[in-house]
Amino acid sequence: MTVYSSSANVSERASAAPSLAISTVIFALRPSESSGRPTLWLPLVRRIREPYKDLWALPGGPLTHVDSLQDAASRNLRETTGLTPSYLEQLYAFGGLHRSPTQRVVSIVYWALVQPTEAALADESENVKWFRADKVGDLAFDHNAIVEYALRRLRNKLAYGSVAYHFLGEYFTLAQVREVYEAVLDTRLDPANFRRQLKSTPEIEETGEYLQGGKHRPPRLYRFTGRPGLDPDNRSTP
Amino acid sequence: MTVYSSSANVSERASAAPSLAISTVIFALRPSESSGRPTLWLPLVRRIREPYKDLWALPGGPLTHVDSLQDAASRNLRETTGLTPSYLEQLYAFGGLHRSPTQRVVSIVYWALVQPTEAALADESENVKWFRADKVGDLAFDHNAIVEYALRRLRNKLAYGSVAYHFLGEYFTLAQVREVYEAVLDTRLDPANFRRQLKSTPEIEETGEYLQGGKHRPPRLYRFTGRPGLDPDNRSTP
DNA sequence: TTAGTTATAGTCATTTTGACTAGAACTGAT
DNA sequence: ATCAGTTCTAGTCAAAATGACTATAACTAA
Repeated sequence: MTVYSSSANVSERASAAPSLAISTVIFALRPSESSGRPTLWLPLVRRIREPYKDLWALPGGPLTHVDSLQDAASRNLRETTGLTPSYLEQLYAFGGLHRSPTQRVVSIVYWALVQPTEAALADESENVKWFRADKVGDLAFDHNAIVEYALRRLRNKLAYGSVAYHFLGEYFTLAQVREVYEAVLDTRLDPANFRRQLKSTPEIEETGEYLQGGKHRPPRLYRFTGRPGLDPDNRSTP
Repeated sequence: MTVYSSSANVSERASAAPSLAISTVIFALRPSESSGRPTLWLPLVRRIREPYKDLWALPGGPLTHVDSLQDAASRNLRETTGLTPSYLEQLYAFGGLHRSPTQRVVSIVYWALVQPTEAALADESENVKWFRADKVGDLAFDHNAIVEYALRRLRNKLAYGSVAYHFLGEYFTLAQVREVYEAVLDTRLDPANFRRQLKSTPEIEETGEYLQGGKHRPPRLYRFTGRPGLDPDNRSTP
């Protein structure tokens, strides 16, 4: 906590640096209650103090002096939700003057992907709850805008980059990859054409194994080889 | 400036919030000395104090409490270089622990494009100088990494987005657009094929006018209609 | 054994891309 | 006035990518 000397006058105080916070938008796929198909969800935490007391908000906290930005995001993620992300990337720094009614706050926001297995055993409690990404309701601060932007970024990254695999485990079927695309982009894709595209990308490796236990013809399992990394300080699996 | 009371002990001091700074990577096209073809340049400022005294660095300064992040970038840009950008977008927040030897600094970095007319009449002095983007030498802090990342982002945005036109004036020829691509991506493109692509994008509008005064057949002038805007707080022409 | 379902390969027409040709329209030199 | 040089611009053609679709393989459940 910053401590001002008693001689600090008003103007010195007013020009003090804005406080810095870290928040994270965490995405995971979970089966929809209705259709059972995977859909996009994110965890939110309930605010237990003013401002915006009792409203839902993105997990976050102040930046501690011992952590780099990414470490801070990673730590905060773990401490508030118990999750370990398979992907973590900086989203944007939000620094509008009136984001918080009480003080000037600059939030550096990260976005993360977690695998369904992780997401399934995530802490859910009175104050931590998962919401469908398209139905989060009214959030605290400017967090609705942040979630919206994170969704845009996720969709964009999915269409170009190689981020889809971080929703899945090490081995996956091509149909599972297609389901990720369908859930995130909210479209239906032709299975045959989609599979042709994936098979032409060199980073997807055929394994000799097949997914057993399904109701129909057992699909072949694949593996993703290749790193995402575009960020300047990306360590890809934080 | 933050003032600490004499009673602030070491741990309080150590946990004080990191200071926040704004920097900008400014790109412009200028004719190469050798070939005369446009190439990518950026202005740097000489540091007049420690650390890294006398080394070149990105223009920047502390975040003042009256400005939003983008306003701060815009203001700083103008005050240090005299430039008015045609495009300004947040690049990344750099917050490694040891970016500055003297204190913990989090820098929110923007990148900007300015038109050649602007760049030509930019202040250049003892302490402000333009460098070729691929030959900046050793810069202060982690600014080499930042410039590199900004270049990556510019190239990426150019390949997909609609950012090329911000290097040019309101009216331009298709060959000029091609020269932007060639300069930034450092390749040669087939004029006929490139032109076919541009003509198939609806945001490029044919005007009735032609660029006169050239040495050869006068090319038709075009106009770009359509806004870039992907950023959450983008005001596109700041 | 059969019906149902998903996995997977392949076909075919359309669109997009890359390499290239050729005429149009200007300037500057002869 | 003519011609050489250059860029602008439209067009051709084969190769590659895409979208819609068909057909067969391989499993489960009844």
